[in-house]
Amino acid sequence: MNELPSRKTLPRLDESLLKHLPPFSRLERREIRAILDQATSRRYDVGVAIFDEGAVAERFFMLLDGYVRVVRITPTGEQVTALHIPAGQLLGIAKAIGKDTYPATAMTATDSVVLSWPTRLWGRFVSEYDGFSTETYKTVGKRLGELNNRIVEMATLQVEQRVANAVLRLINQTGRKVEDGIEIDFPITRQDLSELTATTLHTVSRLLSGWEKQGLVQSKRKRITVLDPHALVVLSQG
Amino acid sequence: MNELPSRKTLPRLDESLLKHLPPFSRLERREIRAILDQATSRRYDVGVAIFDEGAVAERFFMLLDGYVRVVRITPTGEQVTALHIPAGQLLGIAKAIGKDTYPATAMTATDSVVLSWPTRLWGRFVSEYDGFSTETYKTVGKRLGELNNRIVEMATLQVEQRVANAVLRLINQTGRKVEDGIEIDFPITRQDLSELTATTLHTVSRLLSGWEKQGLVQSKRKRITVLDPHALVVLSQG
DNA sequence: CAAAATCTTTGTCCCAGCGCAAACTCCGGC
DNA sequence: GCCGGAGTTTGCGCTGGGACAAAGATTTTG
Repeated sequence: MNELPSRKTLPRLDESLLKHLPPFSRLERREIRAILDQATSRRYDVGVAIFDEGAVAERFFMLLDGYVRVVRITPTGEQVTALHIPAGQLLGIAKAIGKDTYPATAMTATDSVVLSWPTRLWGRFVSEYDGFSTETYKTVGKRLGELNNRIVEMATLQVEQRVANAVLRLINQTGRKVEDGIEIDFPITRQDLSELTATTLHTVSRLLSGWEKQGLVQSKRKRITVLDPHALVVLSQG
Repeated sequence: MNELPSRKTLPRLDESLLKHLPPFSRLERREIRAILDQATSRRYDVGVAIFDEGAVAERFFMLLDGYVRVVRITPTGEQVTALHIPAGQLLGIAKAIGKDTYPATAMTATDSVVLSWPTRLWGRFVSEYDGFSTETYKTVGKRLGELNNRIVEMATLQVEQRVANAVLRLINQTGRKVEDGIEIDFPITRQDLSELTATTLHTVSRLLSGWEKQGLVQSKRKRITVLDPHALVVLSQG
């Protein structure tokens, strides 16, 4: 993950922050300037909630750096992770789907930097900024597709395959090349993985141990490095 | 389900068909007339595909009567049902989420009647018709929410609870009061239910038999009647 | 640097529910 | 009214992986 100035207010926001991000990429410098001037920037430590399921959606967000887990909490207190959102995507866009409250909780999976705007600006963004709404709906579509895939996965695959898939997805989205393989770019516990794959941390632990013995992965506390992605792909296919 | 003229062309489409459906409800008679004049109406027998996953999205649809299952087929040929869509909703709206192909297959769960328009009209509908896009995105949001719920459900509930939930959802969406309870308003097999709940038809059969012995439901071939919804709710809570 | 908290590993037990197999029932068609 | 196919029921054996338990390892805190 990139190094970022922590805690203290960021220096005046630079246009280049947004220029290359799809929802804004068609805009002119002047427009981006206006958007930035209305934004609030904030840094969150790992493991805190950016917003909570059910809360009134007072703001919408752009994740500038870090990763966010979208989780839902069941009546019995279990957490289920629905999605991982990488930097560069909008989140908390309840308005885009006609809701006034957030449909899930967003927790930082790493220290993260986020811009946000009051929801009342949503309508203006949609109507005034070329490409904003199109790109937004592409994001929504992508997430729909991912949820759909996870349902199919959970319905048809065994735990080992699901975990393999989850790890592969994570290294695709967030992988970083390291000396001897590809490492998941943020700290992730067995528990986290189990919440992503609908199993228990014990089972995940056993699987990772097994894979490590076979030389497919290497893992320390909160870190997973994939040494042999291809073998994992094979595993994930059943 | 209503009786409908089969196969042959329907009589001239009446404005009242659309007037009360959310995406069109804010429109004036004249606008609805124009929309109808551009629509193709078609009746589908039960069990056929309206469109297939991956196909180029040449048209989008409004389900006027019947029920549609949104299914995905895995590499190994298993079917997983992601959603049930009741009459009155749009479907095949790939354009709304920035896609050019359909993200899943839509199969009729009953004989159904569907209007459709060429995708190239999508842009015009969105820009010209007041409320159309808002309502459409609400639909998308609703589906996102449902998928989300199903993930949570599959991640945390036992099979019996999932099946109970599925049955309850179906009677909520599509239930019809009959003499001694509420019946699911379309033919549904054990197999269908198992595809909705990620289990096997055998397990579903056993569960239904059990429930029937306890007097909670009554079922014949392709028909399920819930006699004691409350008891099912209790079951579904674990 | 000791103590506490967090994360991980591993062992043992056990059962929900799947796979397989076979029989039964209902329905539509000829 | 009989036949064939689709849908359903039920029995039985097996196993993936969850539950519970406990100990180790690593990091954080005071």
